[in-house]
Amino acid sequence: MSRPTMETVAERAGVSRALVSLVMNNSSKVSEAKRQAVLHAAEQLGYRPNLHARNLAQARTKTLGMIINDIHNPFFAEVVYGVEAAADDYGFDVLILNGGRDAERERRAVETHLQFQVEALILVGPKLDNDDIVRASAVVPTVVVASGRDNPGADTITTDDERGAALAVQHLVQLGHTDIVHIDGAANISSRARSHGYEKAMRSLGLEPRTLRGGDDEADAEAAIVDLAETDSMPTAIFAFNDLVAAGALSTLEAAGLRVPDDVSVVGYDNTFIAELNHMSLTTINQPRHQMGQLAIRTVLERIEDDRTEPTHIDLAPTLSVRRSTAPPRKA
Amino acid sequence: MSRPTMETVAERAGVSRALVSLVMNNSSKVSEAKRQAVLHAAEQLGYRPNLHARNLAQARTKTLGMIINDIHNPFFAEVVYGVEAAADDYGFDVLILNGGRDAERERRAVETHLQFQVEALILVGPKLDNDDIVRASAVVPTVVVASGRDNPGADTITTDDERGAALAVQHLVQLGHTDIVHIDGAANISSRARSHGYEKAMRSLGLEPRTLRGGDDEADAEAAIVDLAETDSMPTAIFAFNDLVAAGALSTLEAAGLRVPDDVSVVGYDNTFIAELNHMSLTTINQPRHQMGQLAIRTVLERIEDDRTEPTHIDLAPTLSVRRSTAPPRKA
DNA sequence: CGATTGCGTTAGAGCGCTCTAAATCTTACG
DNA sequence: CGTAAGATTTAGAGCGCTCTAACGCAATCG
Repeated sequence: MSRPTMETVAERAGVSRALVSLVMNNSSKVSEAKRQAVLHAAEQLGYRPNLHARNLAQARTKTLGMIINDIHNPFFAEVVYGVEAAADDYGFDVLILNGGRDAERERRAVETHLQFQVEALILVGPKLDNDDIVRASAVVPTVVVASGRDNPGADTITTDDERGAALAVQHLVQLGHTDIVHIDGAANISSRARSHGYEKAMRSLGLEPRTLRGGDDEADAEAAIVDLAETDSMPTAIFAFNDLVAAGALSTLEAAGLRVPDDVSVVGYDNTFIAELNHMSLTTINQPRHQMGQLAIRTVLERIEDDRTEPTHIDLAPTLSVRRSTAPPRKA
Repeated sequence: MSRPTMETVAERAGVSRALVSLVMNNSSKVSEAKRQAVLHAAEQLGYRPNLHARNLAQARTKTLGMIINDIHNPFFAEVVYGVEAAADDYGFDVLILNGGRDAERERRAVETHLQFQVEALILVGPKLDNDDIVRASAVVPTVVVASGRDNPGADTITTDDERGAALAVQHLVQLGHTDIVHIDGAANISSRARSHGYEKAMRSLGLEPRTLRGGDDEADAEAAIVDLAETDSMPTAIFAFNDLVAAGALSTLEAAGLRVPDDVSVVGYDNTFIAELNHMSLTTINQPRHQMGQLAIRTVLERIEDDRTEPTHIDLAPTLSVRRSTAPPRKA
């Protein structure tokens, strides 16, 4: 037997369908007696409003669509928590779709969300290219979190990667390091800004930058470290693209018989919980992920509710988290 | 201006609304000419079918609702990948809601999913109690992944935690250990089975079990280790409730001046990517997460499509992943 | 006491789509 | 050339809900 509808409830409570609708929406103009009757009937029948019907009947859905680059990556999870908390405050439901590190999948996810008539799109670290994002934001308000600061159509919430990299360099220099190598993020979207920040900071301090190719994973650090070891050009400090690359560096250094931080200091990026693990204890650059999620919601709601139209770009300040993977260089 | 509807497309293409519907559903009984005309009109207008309208008109939604305990936990992420891959094969959309480690939030998430008329519920490591789950499965087919093997109403996909614990013990004993301590998962849902498996395995090998209270987080291991150190009763091996607890144990042991695996061997559980990090290199028990996700979908589809009614319980075999945190005990 | 006000309630249209049944158009055949 | 069979196309009802406009009724007022 199929699920009860408003009609069923109305019949049982001896009122009209419209009245049931009013009760379900907590209308104030319903007599207490009828309200109780309806509530009781609904309870008995196990009635549950059909959101599709509601969304069809109403102009709006009060639903937001979020797509995250990769559920696997703990970095994004915290953004999600921020988004959910804020959305909850404003009474919006958030539907999550997993991008799975794949642009094509993300494209399909956007399509699915649009078909669900979401009122806005929140893209967390998207793999989509600018054109895709522009196209999406032409249909529905769109905010991009954690990448693509220069996107034309969409709002963006980012942190200043250049500044983050500079913080890492400054920290190391203050400890006394002068020979600092950067292992970059290869094709990764934030890689350019971080490398650039590193190089700029080094030069401004009169030091010579050295950037090696890395990636976004611990496996990607190995080649770079091995190369440094073999060419006998090991620096006293390494600034890695992110915490995973840093973790990879840690392992490979250890395998090469070098101790961290005694022989080499290592700095990561993202302040994921891996960096926090006591056993890793990685000095790293923190991004206020929770706050970024919240800002994403606020930004996008400004478009929905106050129909703002010019794009907003919020760029937050990263901070340094010092742990035990960095120390002054050993006296030569 | 509001979004184009089928009506709009029909007008533009000079056909009826019904014909547009047929084209959108790839019906074979549409002439090629009209199909092209419709497709072209849709393209031009940027038409996108309204899923709410479709779901309302059709009996079914082809949508599944998944609730994950905590997006933050990498263990669940892989289950999600399995679920998504399988759902995709069968043409189902999967909506993800985050439980956020909170039973109340999960309860609301179930409600949201039901209102969205999902055809089935996939609960990954739920915090809900049995009653909630029974209640949900009375409304819609429900499968529980990774916990609650004994749930009456729902289908379950689990791994044999008792056996997993036994694998850990056997591995350690084979290496020559006899003094093996277990740090448990406290109130955690799988804790009982793992502890029980540990104790049974120990006894069957003629060894005395020693279980200490742990938790589900790295912080929770500390007290136990400190206690062992202070009472001068440090074993030669430790079997932890999960990888995070094991990671905590690693740190605390190190802080106490003990080396792993030279002084103490450590075994974790779950084979999360933390265990894989070279720097951690944790021997651990693997659960086939991806497969569990796939089985969840298959199981639940049997109910939807072949309307099976008796509950299914699938219990998979865990396996041992040996890494560098275990070694023979130092000769006394 | 009839008219006015306002609260609580309801009828009925409409949201965008699918689906059944019926209409229309082709094509083929006697 | 008429017609049956088959291939396409369409009208129209209905999915469960919201929303506007109108209705009934009791309280209020001159």
